[in-house]
Amino acid sequence: MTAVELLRAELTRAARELGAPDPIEPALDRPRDPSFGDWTTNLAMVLARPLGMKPRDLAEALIARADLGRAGVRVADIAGPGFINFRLEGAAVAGRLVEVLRAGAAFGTSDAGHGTPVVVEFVSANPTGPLHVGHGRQAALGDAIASLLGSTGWAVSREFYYNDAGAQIQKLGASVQARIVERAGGALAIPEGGYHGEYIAEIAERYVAEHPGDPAGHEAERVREFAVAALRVEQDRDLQAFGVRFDTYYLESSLYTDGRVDETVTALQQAGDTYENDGALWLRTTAFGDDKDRVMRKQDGTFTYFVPDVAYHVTKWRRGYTRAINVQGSDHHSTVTRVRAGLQALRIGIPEGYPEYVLHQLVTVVRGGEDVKLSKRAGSYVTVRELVDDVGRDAVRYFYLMRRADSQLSFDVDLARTQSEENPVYYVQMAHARMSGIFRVGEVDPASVTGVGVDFGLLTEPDEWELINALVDYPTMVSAAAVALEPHRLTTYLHETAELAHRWYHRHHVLSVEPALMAARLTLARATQIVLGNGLALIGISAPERM
RNA sequence: GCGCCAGUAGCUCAGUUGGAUAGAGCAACAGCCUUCUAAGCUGUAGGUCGGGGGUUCGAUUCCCUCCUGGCGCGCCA
Repeated sequence: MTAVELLRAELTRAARELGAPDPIEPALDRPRDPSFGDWTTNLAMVLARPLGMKPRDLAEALIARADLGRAGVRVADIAGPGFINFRLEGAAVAGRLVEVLRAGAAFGTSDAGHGTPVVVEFVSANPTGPLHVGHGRQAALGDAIASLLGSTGWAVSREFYYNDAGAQIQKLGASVQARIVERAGGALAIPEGGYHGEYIAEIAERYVAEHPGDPAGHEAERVREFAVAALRVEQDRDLQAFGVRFDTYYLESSLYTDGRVDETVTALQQAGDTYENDGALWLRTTAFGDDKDRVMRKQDGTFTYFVPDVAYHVTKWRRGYTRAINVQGSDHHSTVTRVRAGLQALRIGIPEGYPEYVLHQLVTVVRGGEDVKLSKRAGSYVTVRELVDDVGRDAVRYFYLMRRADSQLSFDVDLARTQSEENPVYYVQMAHARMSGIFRVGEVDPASVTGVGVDFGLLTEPDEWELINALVDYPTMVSAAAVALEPHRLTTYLHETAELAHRWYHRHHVLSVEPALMAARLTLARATQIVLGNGLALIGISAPERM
């Protein structure tokens, strides 16, 4: 048992002896100010009312009854309105570095998920244009969430859903066709709601070059397929540049060709919550929390987009994913209720909260002090590729993950470019590089540092204790971030820990001190290197040995 | 009008599920390189946590209400 666990047990026993009603679960937190101690509890304040005592008196009684020495507590004192602060023995704090060294790359992982299959769907852009900065945020978020789940014991699959069917694709084809005709000297208007971007003209040019038999673009279907294929290739390149890989790609068109859309409609009709009205087929989604019923099959006989959406999520369930997470822009949030309602209406045992959603607020791009309009159809946007080329993959990823998903993100391209050298990501990477530098200069193999035979009592500097506490808290932070599906906790943690590492590095030397202390500090340098490296790897950012 | 998400330092944003004197980066100002990388460290300044009520030992955090901004509210995706 670690010191914290022993401490919690002792406090529980003491509280029970004082007559506190079960359940007693003393909260042990890190104090806001590290000088207060290693751990703090508000137990005396929580129990003051039920026990009819003043918080500070109760705190004294708790301290007197608990066997704090057994938990490695050196000092316990009462502060403020009734906090009890604990300072542990040096060896109890620093000795935990051994856990980090022993686990190495596995430090911070757990089996909380018990190998349960979970599918994380993200990006899922229509193949109607290159990936823009909003997709970039999804790519960073989705990939990091998948990594978090993977490192906490879930069997994760990253999935990309291509909306390669429907009206938007028709318009894409027609748009390209219009450009082809234009090149041939004719005139054909780009359809209402079509695509005007430069890339449309480029695709038209390539089509003509590769299809000499159809210089005027008469073969509409072939043009459309060519455009979709071309854009998928482009999107794949963008994702590759960003370092994101998917395990599976699911095509919306396949839902039609293999009959799953029809099956789903039939199943919904049989389940009983559908009705016909005005020549359309409706689903009674209001029975499942929606504010109005939704059309499934339009008057013209085609399906609304939400039908294949439901069919698609049925496949996730059927493929064994008892948990599904969708990362989407908040502009799609109206689909949440609808898709869930459709799945519930099938009555096939899918849980109510299936799938889970991580909705992120939109990304605005600022360039030259002004907002850049992100409109695919007007042909003006900033792509992920541009961003990555400008400031680098690591920086882009880090920037995307610095903020909570549900806070708006304004990406100042100029700032990201000009300040690339003072980018926060370099701060974290530099801390890792500095730890690596110690081993390089000292000609010590990091892998040889095991902590065996080290006198951890020699690590007595407050700077060292703060750093050690941060390092051993890493697994707790990862677990919490995974449960909350909040990768931004990682960047926050990494920055804080890097700050402690820089300070320690600056104030205390490792290689120029007596051998016993050097051995102890090498374990700290090694543990820091491991934790920063593991954290960066988790969010897909490199951890350089030198910079 | 209804729903979702936000409002914290000049700017961009954190705030460990209700705790102590609210933090970081950038921007501003003042210092620190003969020692493992100055892509670093130290210090100063900067706040009615959108406003107002409520819940309790205690609220940036929970509840109510108003204000402001973003996004939704199609037989578009």
